[in-house]
Amino acid sequence: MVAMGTGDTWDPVDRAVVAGDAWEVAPGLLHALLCVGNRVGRIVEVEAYGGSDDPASHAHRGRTDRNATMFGGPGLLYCYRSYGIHTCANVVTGSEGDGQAVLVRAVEPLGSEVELTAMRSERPAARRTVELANGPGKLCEALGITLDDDGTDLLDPHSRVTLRSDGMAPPHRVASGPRVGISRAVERPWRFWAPAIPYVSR
DNA sequence: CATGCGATCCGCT
DNA sequence: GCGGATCGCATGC
Repeated sequence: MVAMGTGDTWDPVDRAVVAGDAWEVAPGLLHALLCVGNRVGRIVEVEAYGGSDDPASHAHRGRTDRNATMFGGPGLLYCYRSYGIHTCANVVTGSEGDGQAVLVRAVEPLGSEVELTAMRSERPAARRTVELANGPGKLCEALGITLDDDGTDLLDPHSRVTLRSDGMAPPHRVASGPRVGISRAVERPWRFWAPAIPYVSR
C-alpha cells in the first residue's frame, strides 16, 4: 500500500537538485512527487528539453510570451497548451536564462481515496487508475494543473503546485529512449522512465 | 487491436 | 497556412 497524506506532508526538493542541465536532472526527478493541494502524483516518466541548442525545445528559437517561464530560473512550473487543447507541465531546470525544462509525462496517482475519486471524476474517460495520469495532458487534467499555474515556484511550500520528495530514491535502473512526438533531435535519448511500472504513458 | 481524425492554440513560414 | 512536447472516439480488421 502506498503512503497516504496531504500534499504538504513532505518538503519540497532542494533547488540545487533542479539547477543542473535538463538531461542530467530529468532521471533524478523520477519518484519525486507532484502535488496540487491534496492530490499527489509520483513521477514515473519525464523528458528533458534543452535550451537554444535543442531543436526540439520550445526555447530553441528564443524567448516568447508563451515560453518566458522556461527562462525564469530553476524550480518554476512551465505550463503550455498542447495541440490547442491539453495542458502540459514542466519543471524548469538549469540557470535563469537557459530555457531548459523537464516535461512530466506520467505520474502514479497517490493520495487519499477522496482525492483519487476526485481525480477520476476529472477524467471520466479513464476506466482504470493506470489510465488516470499516464500522459502529459492526462496528468494535468487529473491533478488540476492549468495554464493559470504557469510560473508557479514549485519549491515554495506554500505554492498551490509543488514538487516534493517523500524520501523514495529514484529507480536504481532508469530506462531511456527517444522523446515522444517530436521530429527533430530524435537521436537524443532524453525520455526517462521507471521500468516495470504500469503507470507510464502509451 | 491498429489506424485515422477532429479539436482548436501558438509560433514561425 | 501549417506543424506540433496530445487525447479520445470512430472505424475496420
